[in-house]
Amino acid sequence: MRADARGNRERVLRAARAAFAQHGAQASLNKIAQSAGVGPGTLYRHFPTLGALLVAIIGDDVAVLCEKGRDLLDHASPAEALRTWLRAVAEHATAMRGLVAARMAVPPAPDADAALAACHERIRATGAALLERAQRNGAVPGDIEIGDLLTLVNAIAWVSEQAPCDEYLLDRLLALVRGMEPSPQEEET
Amino acid sequence: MRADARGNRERVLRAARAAFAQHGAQASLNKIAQSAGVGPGTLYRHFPTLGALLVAIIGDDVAVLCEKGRDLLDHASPAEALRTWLRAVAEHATAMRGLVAARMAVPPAPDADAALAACHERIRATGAALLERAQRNGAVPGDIEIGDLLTLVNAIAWVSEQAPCDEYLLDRLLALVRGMEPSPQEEET
DNA sequence: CTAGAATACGGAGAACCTCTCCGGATGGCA
DNA sequence: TGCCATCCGGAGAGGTTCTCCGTATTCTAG
Repeated sequence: MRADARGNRERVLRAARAAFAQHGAQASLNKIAQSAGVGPGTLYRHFPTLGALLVAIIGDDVAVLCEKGRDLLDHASPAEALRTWLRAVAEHATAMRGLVAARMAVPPAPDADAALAACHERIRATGAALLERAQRNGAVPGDIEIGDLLTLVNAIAWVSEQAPCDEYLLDRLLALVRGMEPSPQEEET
Repeated sequence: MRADARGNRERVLRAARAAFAQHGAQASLNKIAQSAGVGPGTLYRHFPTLGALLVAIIGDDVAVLCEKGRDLLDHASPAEALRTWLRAVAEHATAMRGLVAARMAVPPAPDADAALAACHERIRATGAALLERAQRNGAVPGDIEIGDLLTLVNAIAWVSEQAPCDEYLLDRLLALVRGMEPSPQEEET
């Protein structure tokens, strides 16, 4: 890859991250290209699909979430560690204002699928470790499956974005999930 | 309202229902108008906003769901009645392929807001009756609030649409909600 | 340092979308 | 039947996504 190409790719990614954070996933790709100082053709050459762009952006965040998950494996309370991590996942999804939702909604994304699947798998592995620990501890029912749990958390994050005026909605909805209710001592204090 | 206007309104609604069922909420309004045999201007005169069109379509379904909810108030098991009804709500949302999601996502919808709020209120009242009965019965935790529960069910319905290949996802996600786990006798049979 | 080949850029433009506007057709009423 | 309020339809403005290809730039080899 030529040096100028790499530079343009970086600039597009920076512009896209800013635009998505501001306007959500329906930010105009044209304007992203414009604010990155490149032509539309350049943007589409680097990222043929909205999905490809999203995955490229999300990749970094996934690494952060996985590291946070590894740290939480040492937490004293397995159940609270799981809850904390899932909340971080939801918050990340919310911070990107529909990015995660769009990532799941984009149907074709033919060439981005491999990278997207890798993201999913890394998140899943991290969550599986946390969930298993909490289940061994008996704090979370054993019939819960990590894939479904993550899907549900994504759904909660998505719907929480729709009502940005209600800032506690995310926590209330997370508390409605089996195994995610706040522990008794937290409730009483 | 003139007779031809009424007729056109009906035809637009029919075409819109078909288009939404097929392409989801991102169906082209232009093509809806075209397939209804009217010009774009006519469509926008009757329904100034995507939200207005959605609410007009959803209105009927809300009535059906409310009636179903009233019937379920006589069900022997309050918990199962609530579960059944919430599943019907989710299935209705799913059948409309993103319609309900779009209804929540459309931000302005200035004149449709009254009708939309009425829909929400009717659903909420029906759900509140079912939930309260189940809570008095002790089958569902008392701290659950009907508004949050419906929001969560909508989120689950939305995310289930994203993975149409997994037909059991909806049920698995619903089972992850507190108070919605299948009753023991169902599990063991 | 230079010349040639490979590579990447960028903007014009096609095809689509939403939404508006207004001249003209049409239904209902006297 | 004739008139007027009402409603229709489509042209068009302004936005979007995505493509194509002549041109400019970078790298490499001599």
